[in-house]
Amino acid sequence: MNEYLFTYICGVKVKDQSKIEHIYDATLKLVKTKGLAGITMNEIAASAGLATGTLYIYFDSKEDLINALFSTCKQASEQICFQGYNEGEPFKNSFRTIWHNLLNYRIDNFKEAVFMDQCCHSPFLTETNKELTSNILHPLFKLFEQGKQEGVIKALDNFLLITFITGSIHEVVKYAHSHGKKLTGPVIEDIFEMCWNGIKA
Amino acid sequence: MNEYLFTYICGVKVKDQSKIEHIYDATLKLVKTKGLAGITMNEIAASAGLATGTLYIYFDSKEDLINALFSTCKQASEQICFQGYNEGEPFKNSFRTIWHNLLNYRIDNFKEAVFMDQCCHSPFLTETNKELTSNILHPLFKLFEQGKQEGVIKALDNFLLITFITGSIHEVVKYAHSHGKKLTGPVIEDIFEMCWNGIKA
Amino acid sequence: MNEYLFTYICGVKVKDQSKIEHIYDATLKLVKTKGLAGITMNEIAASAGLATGTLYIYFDSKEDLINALFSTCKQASEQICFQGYNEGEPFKNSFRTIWHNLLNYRIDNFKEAVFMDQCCHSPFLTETNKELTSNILHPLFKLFEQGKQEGVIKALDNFLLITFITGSIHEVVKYAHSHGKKLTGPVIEDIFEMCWNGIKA
Amino acid sequence: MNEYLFTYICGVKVKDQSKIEHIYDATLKLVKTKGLAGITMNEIAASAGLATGTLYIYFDSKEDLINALFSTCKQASEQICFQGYNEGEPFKNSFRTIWHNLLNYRIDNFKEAVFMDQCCHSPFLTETNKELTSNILHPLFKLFEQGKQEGVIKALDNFLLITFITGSIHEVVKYAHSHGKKLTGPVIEDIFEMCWNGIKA
DNA sequence: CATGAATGAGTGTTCATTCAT
DNA sequence: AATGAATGAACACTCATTCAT
Repeated sequence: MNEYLFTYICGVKVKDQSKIEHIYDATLKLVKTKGLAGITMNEIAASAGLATGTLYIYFDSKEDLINALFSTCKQASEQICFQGYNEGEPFKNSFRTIWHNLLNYRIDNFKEAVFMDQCCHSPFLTETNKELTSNILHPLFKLFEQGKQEGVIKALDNFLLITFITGSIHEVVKYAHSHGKKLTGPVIEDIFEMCWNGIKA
Repeated sequence: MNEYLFTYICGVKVKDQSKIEHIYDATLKLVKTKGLAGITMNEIAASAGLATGTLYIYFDSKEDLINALFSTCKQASEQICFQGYNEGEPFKNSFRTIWHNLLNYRIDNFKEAVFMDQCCHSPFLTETNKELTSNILHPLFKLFEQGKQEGVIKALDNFLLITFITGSIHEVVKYAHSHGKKLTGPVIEDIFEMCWNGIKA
Repeated sequence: MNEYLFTYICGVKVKDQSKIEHIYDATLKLVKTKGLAGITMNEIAASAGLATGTLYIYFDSKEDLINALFSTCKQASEQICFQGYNEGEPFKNSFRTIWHNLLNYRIDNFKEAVFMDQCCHSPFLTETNKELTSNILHPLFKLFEQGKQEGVIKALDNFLLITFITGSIHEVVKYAHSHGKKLTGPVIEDIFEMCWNGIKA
Repeated sequence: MNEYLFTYICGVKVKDQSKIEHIYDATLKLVKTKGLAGITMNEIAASAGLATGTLYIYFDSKEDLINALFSTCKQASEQICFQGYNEGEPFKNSFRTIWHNLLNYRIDNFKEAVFMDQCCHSPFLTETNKELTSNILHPLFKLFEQGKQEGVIKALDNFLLITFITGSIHEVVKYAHSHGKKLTGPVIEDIFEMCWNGIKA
């Protein structure tokens, strides 16, 4: 069992998926450090342990690379967001599950979060990709409708409820990260309480 | 008292404050549209109605311009934040005042907000300027301590309370802006209620 | 009287037409030596005594530079072609004038001729510019019609007559140039005789 | 006699002549379309139905490939030029034969002609190969000497006579090709007459 | 002070060539 | 021999910065 099993299949050379991961990792690490404005393709290649030209085997351009990474991150975050969520359950159960997913994604994937935030006002992101952003909110809309029907949360516009929740999560994690604070279980429970009290009927 | 007092001193023409405003405006407009990654000194000059070289009379470098603008924005936002705030008042009064200041600043100075957000992960911003960010929080810390002593808010770490509040404000305004929603008085009151319920004891 | 009269007019800086000439000269010289396939923008700039970036003040791209030069050459060659030509004269007089113009243009502007030949099968030349080529032939068509009406030349398709003439001129000059042969007056008269005998009735 | 005689010798696979033909064909087709300046080794390989690396089994470098193809084309054109030519015959017979050979080669092998023309001012062609060009002219020189001794053609320098003939042939075919005109028997006879009248005593 | 053409180091990208399989 | 992903030098082009006027 060696790595060549993945590089050569039936004697035919094959593009290397692990290289894409390396490129993504390198990009995320660099964007976190220097910002989207400060990264070069040369740096990404070097940081991924590749030659400059190799980048262009996997991505047509810098724009292409950034959009592909953005799309990958968005989809991953969306998937994680709804992990363990079952439509049938009472609102607060579901809300708690998803709330923790949102928080944990931001904690565990801070680099991704920074990258996605930076992308939103960048000249690189395509319109298609910018629209992707709102898809994630659709299922959340449905959940909050349920909550309102159950009468457990305030009868406010979904966008208010959702941005209230996500905004506070994002900011807390950002602050904790940049000030080296660790978010422990009890602290997380405190934050959840604030969010819940904010929206509950 | 006219502007020429500033333009000519002892018959010698000096730097023109109105040009700096034009440069700042042009920069903010461009950053909002194309992101910090996408702007050039030529574009800024053209958009400000100046020659490229003129920019360098007012700012030593691109980095210098961005840092000066960041600093200006930060100070303005800080000042606005505490408008109408008197230390002697009960917590909720003060909180309401400052909360509305924070929200209104974000609404009225959306370009500035986008610019400052973008700066935080950019290769341009100096360490000194990055630290500036936390200064604004100091008086807020004091206010929240007062609230806790009054027993009207939760006895949580200030950073949790503050980021909870600012995060939700930022996100709501961002969303409203990008989706063309207007935040009217009653809606603003709803958001305030969520924030207040989130932190109140 | 110094060069600055041309660089600054009424205190306003002005793009320098002489730089364009230098760029054109450098390009023609390099294309003659190394072929259109072998030239770089860096080389052109260096050979024109300019920085790389300066090239892009005058031309948007390599393609743009080549097309502008092609168009300039084509127009110059066309103008020279009909120098001293008056429509009223008998065919042979006019033909002799134009024939010598065509030959002399090729001799005096060999670099231009090589450049234009190379352009015709290049990925750089725009369709518009490729069409330019045939414009030069229009007035020649008219002249050959006159010759046929006078009954002094063969009643053949104009394209046969014209390509016969230009083809032989081009090839003779090319050969003379590449083999270091000088085309003197008597030799030129011999070539003219061959051309004339070829087409005369 | 089958191709495998060439493909396997003593059980060892050797270079495949048919691949070389495919490479040559692909190169000629691409040069005609995009010019010598616009082709890449990747494109040639793809167009020849090969992997990039395979090209380098048959040719050491791009320069090598182009020179080998140039040499092949030159030799083929030379051979075709003298097809059916017997030294003993009277000049005009021989001239007519060779003239038609030259014309037909250009018509039937237009891609080759374009390629060779492009090569002459390219950075790829070696000096040796550039000299090859003149070899073809040697037997022609001899023929024109014969014509002058017979007194049927003008007593001019051979280079004038030859370039006059080849130049007009090349240009006519080029024009016919690029304007989609077909050169039929009678038209060809007209062109021959022009050439003959041009050089005849 | 104001100008904007000029600069050249530095970008994104290409492509001839190599090499492990 | 054949493959095609990998390489990195070299390319077209950009842009922060300078400087003569």
